[in-house]
Amino acid sequence: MSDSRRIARVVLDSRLPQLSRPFDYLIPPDMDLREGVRVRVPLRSAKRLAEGYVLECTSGSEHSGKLAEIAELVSPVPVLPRNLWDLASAVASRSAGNAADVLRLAIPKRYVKTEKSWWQDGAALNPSDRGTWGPPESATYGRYSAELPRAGARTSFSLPYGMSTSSDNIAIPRSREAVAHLGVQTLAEGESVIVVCPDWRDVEQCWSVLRGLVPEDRVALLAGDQPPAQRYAHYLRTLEPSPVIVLGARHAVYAPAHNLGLIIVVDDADAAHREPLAPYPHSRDVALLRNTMEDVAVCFASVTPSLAVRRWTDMGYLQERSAHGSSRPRVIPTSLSIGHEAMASPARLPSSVYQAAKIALESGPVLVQVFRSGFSPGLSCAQCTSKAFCHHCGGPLRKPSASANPSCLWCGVVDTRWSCPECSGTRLQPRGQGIGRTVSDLGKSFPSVPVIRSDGENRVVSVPQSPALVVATRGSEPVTAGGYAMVLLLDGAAMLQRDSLGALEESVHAWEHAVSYAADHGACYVTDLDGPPAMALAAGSWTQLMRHELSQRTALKLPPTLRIASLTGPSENVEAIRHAVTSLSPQVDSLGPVSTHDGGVLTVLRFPYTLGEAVVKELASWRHKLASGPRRTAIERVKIVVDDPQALDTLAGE
DNA sequence: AGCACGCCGACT
DNA sequence: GTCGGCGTGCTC
Repeated sequence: MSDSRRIARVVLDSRLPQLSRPFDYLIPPDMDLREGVRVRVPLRSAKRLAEGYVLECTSGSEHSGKLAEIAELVSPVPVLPRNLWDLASAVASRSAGNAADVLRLAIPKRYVKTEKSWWQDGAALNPSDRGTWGPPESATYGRYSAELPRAGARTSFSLPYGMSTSSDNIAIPRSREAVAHLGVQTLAEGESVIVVCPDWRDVEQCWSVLRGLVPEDRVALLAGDQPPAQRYAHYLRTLEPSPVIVLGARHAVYAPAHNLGLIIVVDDADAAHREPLAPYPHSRDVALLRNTMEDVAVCFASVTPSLAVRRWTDMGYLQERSAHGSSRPRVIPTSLSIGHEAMASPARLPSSVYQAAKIALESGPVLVQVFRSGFSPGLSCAQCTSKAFCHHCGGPLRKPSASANPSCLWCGVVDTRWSCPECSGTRLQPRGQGIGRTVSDLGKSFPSVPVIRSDGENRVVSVPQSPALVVATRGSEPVTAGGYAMVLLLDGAAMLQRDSLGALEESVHAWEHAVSYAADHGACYVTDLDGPPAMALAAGSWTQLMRHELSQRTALKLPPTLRIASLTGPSENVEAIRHAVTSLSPQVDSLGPVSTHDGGVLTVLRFPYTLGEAVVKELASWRHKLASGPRRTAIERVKIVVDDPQALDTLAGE
C-alpha cells in the first residue's frame, strides 16, 4: 500500500521482546534521513521518547493505525547498515532472542565528540581518503599460508607451534603471527577481514604483528578492554568503504566492514567466545551465519581443532588446511615410560622429569602448567584440611577472588569470620593441590632457580629468556622470546577426569596451548596422564579421540551432535514451555527439571538440528507470551539459553 | 519498561 | 459524588 507519505521503518533499542520488531514512523518534511541512522521516536505518548535505528525509508506502511512522527535525528552517521540488521535478526531468531539485544552487542556506545570529528573529517563516505594500500615489495607475511580461503569457503586452519618475535622485539606466539599474516594477505587482496580472538591478550599479540606490516588506519581494534571512546572510533572506521582489518574479541564478529572477504575465528574452543549477555551467541555460530548470508569465507584457526570444528570437518562442511613450516615439539607422557619411576624432590616429579628440568633450566625458563582456574574448587580449612561449609545452610563456600571473603554458593551469605567446626582454625585454602603449593614445592626442589607465578588474578605477560620456573594456571601462561626450554604439564588426569562435558576439549585446548609456547627444540612432559589421551598427546593428533568423543555423544544424545536449549525460572512457567515444546515432536525430549538454588528449576531440551527452527520459534513465542502476561520480577522470568553445553554441567550439579 | 486506561474503596 | 489504588495491556 503505497502513498505519498515519507515513512521510516524503525527498530527500537529496547530489551523487551514486545518492542523488538520494526515500527513505522512518519518522517518530518524537513528531516534528512538515511538508512542506519540513530533516531529518537515517541512511544505510546508524545513525551516518552525511545532511541532506535532507521532500517529503511519507504513510502507506505502496513500499519492501519495513526503514525507518529520521528521526534529527532540523533546523528547522521549510518551506524546500522542493512547487512548488520539482517545478521542481528538471524542471530536472534536462531537463539530465541531479540535482534535489538544483538545490536547492543554489535554497536558500541556512542561518543558524540568522537563521532563529530570523524564525520567532519569526511572519511565516512570517501574511499580515496585513506589512499590505497598495496603490499610492500618484500612481502614477509605469506610465509605460513600458501593459499587464501576463497569467497564463501569454510576452513579449519591448523596454526603453527612455537614462538616468534614482532618487529618491535616482543615475543609473539607463531600461531598469532600466522593469524595476523592471514589478515594482511586478505587486505592485500583488497578485501576486509575480521579476526575474532578469545581475549584482549590475543588481540594485542596480533596487533603487535600487524603494526609492523600495515598502516595503523588499516586496523580497527574492537575489544571491551579498550577505552570506550576509542572503541567507538574504531567501530566508525569499519563503516568506511576502504578495506580494513577488524581485530577484536567476540563482538568484532559483527563488524559491518565493507567488501568483507574473510572472518577468522581464533581458538573457537575457548570459553570466552560465548557471549555472557542475552541471547548468549557464540562467535563460531555468528561467523557461520555470516558465511551463509554474506558469502564471506570463514576460517576456524587454532593449533588443534575444537570438537565442533572436528565434527564439521568430518561432515565435509569444513576443509582442512594447515600452516606451513609448523613442527610440534616432542611431548613425553612419563607414565607411559617403564613402570613407575621413583619420585624425586619435594615436588614429587618423576626423576626423569626432574633431571630434564634441571638441564633445561641451564638454558632458559621452564613453563609449568597447573590446572586451577576457570573452574572454582571448593575451600577447606588450611589447618586440618576438612571441607568448609556455610554456617547457615551447609552449602559450599567459594571465594570470588583471593582477597575476598568467602560466600555461600547456595544462600549467598558472606562469611566474614569463618572458623572450622573441627579444629577451629580460621584460615581457608583452595581444596586440592592449589597453585601456591606447587610454587612452594618447586621452589624447594630447585632452590637456586627463581620461581615466577602467573594466574588469573596476577597475570604475568612475559618472562625473560633466563633460567626460571614459571608456574602458571591454564590460560595465564606468559610468553618468552624464543619459547620455553621445557614445558611441564601437571594435573593431567585431574583436568581430564573432571565431571564436565567440556573436559576433553578444554584439556586438549589448554595442553596444546602450553605446548605451542615451547621452543622449537624444547621438550614437553606430562606427569600424570596415561591411556589414549597420553598417546594422543605424544603423537600430536587428537583426531581419533575427538571422533570417539563425537560418536559417544551421538549415542548419548549430547551436543554438538544435536541441539539443546536450557530453561531456567519458576517451575510452572518452565513446565508449561517444556510441555509445549516436547509436544511438537517425539524427537524433542527434556532432561530435568532440577531445582536451582534460588527456588526455580532448570530443564534442558534436546532436539535434532532438523527441528531447530520449529523449536526455537516456539521458545521465542513463549518468551513473548510470558513477557506480556502478569508482572514478573527479574527472578520470576524464564531464562532461555540455546546451544550452550554448559547447561548440562549445571544440570548435573556442577 | 513506562505509561494510559479502567474499574472498585475511602474521603472532603 | 470523585480522588486514586494499582491490575492489564499496548506501544507505529
